[in-house]
Amino acid sequence: MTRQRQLIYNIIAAAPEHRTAEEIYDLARAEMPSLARGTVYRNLGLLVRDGEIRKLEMADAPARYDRERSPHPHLVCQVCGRVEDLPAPDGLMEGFAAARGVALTGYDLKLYHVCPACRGKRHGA
Amino acid sequence: MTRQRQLIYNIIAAAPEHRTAEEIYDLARAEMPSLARGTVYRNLGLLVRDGEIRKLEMADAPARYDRERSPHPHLVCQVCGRVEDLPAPDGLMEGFAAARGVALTGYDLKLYHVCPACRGKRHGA
DNA sequence: TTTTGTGCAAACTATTTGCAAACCG
DNA sequence: CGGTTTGCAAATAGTTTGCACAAAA
Repeated sequence: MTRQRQLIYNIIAAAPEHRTAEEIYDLARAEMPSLARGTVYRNLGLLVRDGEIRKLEMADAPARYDRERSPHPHLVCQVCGRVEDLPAPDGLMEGFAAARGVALTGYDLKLYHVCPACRGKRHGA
Repeated sequence: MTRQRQLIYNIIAAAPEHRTAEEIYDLARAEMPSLARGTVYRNLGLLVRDGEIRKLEMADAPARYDRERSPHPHLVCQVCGRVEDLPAPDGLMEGFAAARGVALTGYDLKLYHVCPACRGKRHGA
């Protein structure tokens, strides 16, 4: 594990924020200005592959990265894109697996809302 | 509604497949060779905005489009990306909304598995 | 005709990759 | 040393957009 990978991992592990690659790149460069964007993407890919972090595919927006490794739903603001972790409901996969008779390998549940901050700004068109 | 929009809509409405923009483009061009790729994307966007079809954001793959307008989970093959509709479980959103005290506007639930066809080919590394 | 939509091509965003030099063990 | 990783820059994939012309209301 190189200095740059450790740095990238630390940024993700240090806070519950679900940051984009670009945000991580900016934060990392504050500490290591020579860091290349490609290196960030490469290491994020490796960390995901090794199961150290999770990648969250967002709708019409760059992916975000989650330090929480166990599967759980996410609460996503439709306006600003902010993501919050939710506790994992028991038996979600098991229920579907039993109903369909298929073996499930994982799930991705996003619940959409408008966060208080965004609701405050405006809500009509 | 123009001929091209009607054609694009028909392709989606005609089958339960969840096709990508490129697949729709190819199918549409079989019938209207002058159709431009940009027109496909523009019309898909409009159809989604008007609630006629639904856009499915896929992990590390192009988006797919669903003729089913009402919210429901999707069963996704991790290997080939094929998507199948699942019946909507009652009270999924309501349960979370009540537990968190937030108003939810929608959800996106993907359940991952390996489809029989892909399981047949190989499964180790 | 007045608006809206199309085809084409260029632009854009997020991400990936080839390569030579730097690093790690 | 010898394989791995980096930084850089160019390449990609998917999608969006500006513009002059064509179709629809």
